[in-house]
Amino acid sequence: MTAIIERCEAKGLRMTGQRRVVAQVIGASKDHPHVEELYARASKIDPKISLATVYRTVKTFEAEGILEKLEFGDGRARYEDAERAHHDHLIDVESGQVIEFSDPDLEALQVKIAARLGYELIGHRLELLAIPIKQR
Amino acid sequence: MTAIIERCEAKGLRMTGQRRVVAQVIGASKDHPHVEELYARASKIDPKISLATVYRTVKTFEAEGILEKLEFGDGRARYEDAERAHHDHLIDVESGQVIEFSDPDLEALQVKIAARLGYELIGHRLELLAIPIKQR
DNA sequence: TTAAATGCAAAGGTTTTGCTCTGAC
DNA sequence: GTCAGAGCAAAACCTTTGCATTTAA
Repeated sequence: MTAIIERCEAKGLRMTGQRRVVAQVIGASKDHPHVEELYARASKIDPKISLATVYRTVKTFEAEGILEKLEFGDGRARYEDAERAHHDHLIDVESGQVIEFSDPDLEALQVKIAARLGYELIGHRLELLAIPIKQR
Repeated sequence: MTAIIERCEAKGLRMTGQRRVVAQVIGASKDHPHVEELYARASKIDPKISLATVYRTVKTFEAEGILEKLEFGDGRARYEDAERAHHDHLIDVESGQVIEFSDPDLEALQVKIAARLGYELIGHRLELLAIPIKQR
């Protein structure tokens, strides 16, 4: 598990103060903040950072494969560390809580399905929508 | 497989001319048109229909469970018949082509995973991103 | 030094909304 | 006849962009 900043340097990205802040904020996030939220968190570290820079930074990082873009259906993009992104999401539709999981059988099955259709799998997006099982 | 219009009536929705047109257009679509495209197709049938009405209609239909909202990551919502939506999508990232598939094992596995996390599955969204296997 | 990145504000694209008028029931 | 729905244009969102200024390498 390499830090985001290290991967940026390895890719030869110019490491500005703002990019370090965005990298740090995403690295420290255990949830799935959208861009405005990243901006809010980044602003606490660097009050001068602009929203446009946050947008440009996540886009650059995504293009380099350092971050992954998620869409949960609310019209706002969310980003997460691509190294941490090797999992899927279960969305609790009652509370909005997002639970991460990963399942090797599921991964394997997806590869198999793609192959059956004549394709090589290079990625996937999966969200399970669910409600908590009530205990009694 | 019931027609969209019939399901609207069964839900007690007021069936205006515009809603019939939108229902007809979606029912006849075998691809995954976004709203602007639905509007274009609907306009051929009813040149007076407005974009706002198309937006309001798909939103209403979605709220009734008649349509399902899809997001393929381009920032535009797409809608498809919920009865036909019992499948997933494989996106050919080279051509942008979207292939529909469904796999009972996959469905079963998802139910199992949700249960393991303490949830009851009520829906899912899955997109496989893939490239064609080159033949020689 | 110098090309690349930032900040700001303005523009872009998609989706929603206020208000008046129309039409389905 | 009524009230939900339609049309229009304006507004609201999220995101991108042009340009002058700053900064990493």
